Amino acid sequence: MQRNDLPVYIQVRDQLWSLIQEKELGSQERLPAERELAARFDTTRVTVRQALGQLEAEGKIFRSNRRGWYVTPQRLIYEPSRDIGFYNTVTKQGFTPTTETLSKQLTEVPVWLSKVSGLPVGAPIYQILRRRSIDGRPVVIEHNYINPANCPGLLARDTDHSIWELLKDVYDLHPSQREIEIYPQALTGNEAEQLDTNSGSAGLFLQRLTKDKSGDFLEFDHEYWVHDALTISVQVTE
Amino acid sequence: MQRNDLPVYIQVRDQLWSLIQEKELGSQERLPAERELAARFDTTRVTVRQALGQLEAEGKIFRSNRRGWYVTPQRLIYEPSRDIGFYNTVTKQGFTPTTETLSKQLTEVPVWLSKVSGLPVGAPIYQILRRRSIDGRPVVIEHNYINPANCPGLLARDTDHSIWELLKDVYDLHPSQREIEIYPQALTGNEAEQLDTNSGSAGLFLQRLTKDKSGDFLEFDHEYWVHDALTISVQVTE
DNA sequence: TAATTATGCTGGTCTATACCAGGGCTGTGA
DNA sequence: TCACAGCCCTGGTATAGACCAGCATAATTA
Repeated sequence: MQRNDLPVYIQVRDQLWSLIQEKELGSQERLPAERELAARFDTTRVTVRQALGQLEAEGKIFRSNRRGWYVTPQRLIYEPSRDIGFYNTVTKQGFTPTTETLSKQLTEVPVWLSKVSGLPVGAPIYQILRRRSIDGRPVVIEHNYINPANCPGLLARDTDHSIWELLKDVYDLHPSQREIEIYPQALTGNEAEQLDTNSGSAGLFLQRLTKDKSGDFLEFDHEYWVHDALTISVQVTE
Repeated sequence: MQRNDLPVYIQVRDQLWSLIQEKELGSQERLPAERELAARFDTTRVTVRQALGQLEAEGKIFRSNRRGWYVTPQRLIYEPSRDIGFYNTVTKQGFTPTTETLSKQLTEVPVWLSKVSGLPVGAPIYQILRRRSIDGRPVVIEHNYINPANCPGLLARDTDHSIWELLKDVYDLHPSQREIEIYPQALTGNEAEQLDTNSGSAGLFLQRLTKDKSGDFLEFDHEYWVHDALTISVQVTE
């Protein structure tokens, strides 16, 4: 390649994107193999991978570990101000949610959690680790920390669905205040692996502290999202 | 290298990070050159760059185009619910903001803007393009669209500082409703160039529609942030 | 003295190749 | 029929080089 003044990988990126649109590859459809693309664009796999990396960073394609590259589906819209839970959010936007509980246990409040929750260090706490998917694609790893005092026996119940429905319907708990922090951060180690992507993939980190009307701690969670799955929408009126 | 079972670039990543912490490299300090690191870790520049890319994705280091790699400063906290403008936000958190106006012009409302603002297509609109920095590091490219009907002569004024102070103090305009959308997206083309980074760098896209008490359009903007400069903080009470 | 030019350094792009590791299919044998 | 072994294909990691482009500074020139 190398015709005009643009770098090859930028040209390949753009042609690749045209290719995807011409072929009308839809959500979650697979791209040709890297070696095939390298041949087609008469360049190296290294350069093709650089082009693929660009489209990945732009959120147009994503990879599934050692299986191939796929077209990214539409983003889910998340409104922190009307938090209705993963299941409802996904369903209302016409997608199909699934949840897998990777682990759940009764453990002790570590120092950092004590600071944000106000619970004493060493107090019992439920810890639930779940992977949630949209239309079969894993999009977020959730670490939930819940006060067992409010919901004894929670772990014995089915945590493959909405925990908030459980807390509301079974334990009569009602979230009232939330403090949410969001920032972009790479997925690494376990989270990357569990999301079927590789270390260093762009991600979005979200943490949420939930309290009830009287300001008592209800729940805390850490969420690691793939970067291309979410749009955050905030409405503010002064 | 290649001692234990971890990939070399992961090992290099971790050692590099240790190196940074041992040497106590502070905010915005420069790392050794890639070639030197390759020699030090007895590997290739390609692999070193992969390790650097990991730390970059994690928001620990950033690059300044063809100048080198630097340690990332602390994130700025942005609270959409108490939007006090770039200058005030940065100053209150102990950093030093700077703003450069890259271009400003009177133009016509394009179709997409008409849709979100309610202004008729082709109506006059001020368009201001600015680059804003924290402690000398460019962190965001802002595209502002402002209705000239509300603030005639705005472009003749100094736009290197807070526009909202101008609108408030000079034109007596008061924002009341905001609709904000935020999602991770790569920086490409102009934005990447103007932020002194390269195409495909992770970024955070933010768009904001501002209206007054009566729901009339005041301002619209697109912001392209470098991914490691911002934490979004939302407080919600039901 | 001030503007200009040369130079050496930096990261940015690219080739060509090799081998590894895991996913998934297929054929075989219990 | 079904579990499993083997194989092929995928992307993932890594080497060793080469040259390009832009930045900073030192040397040079007007």
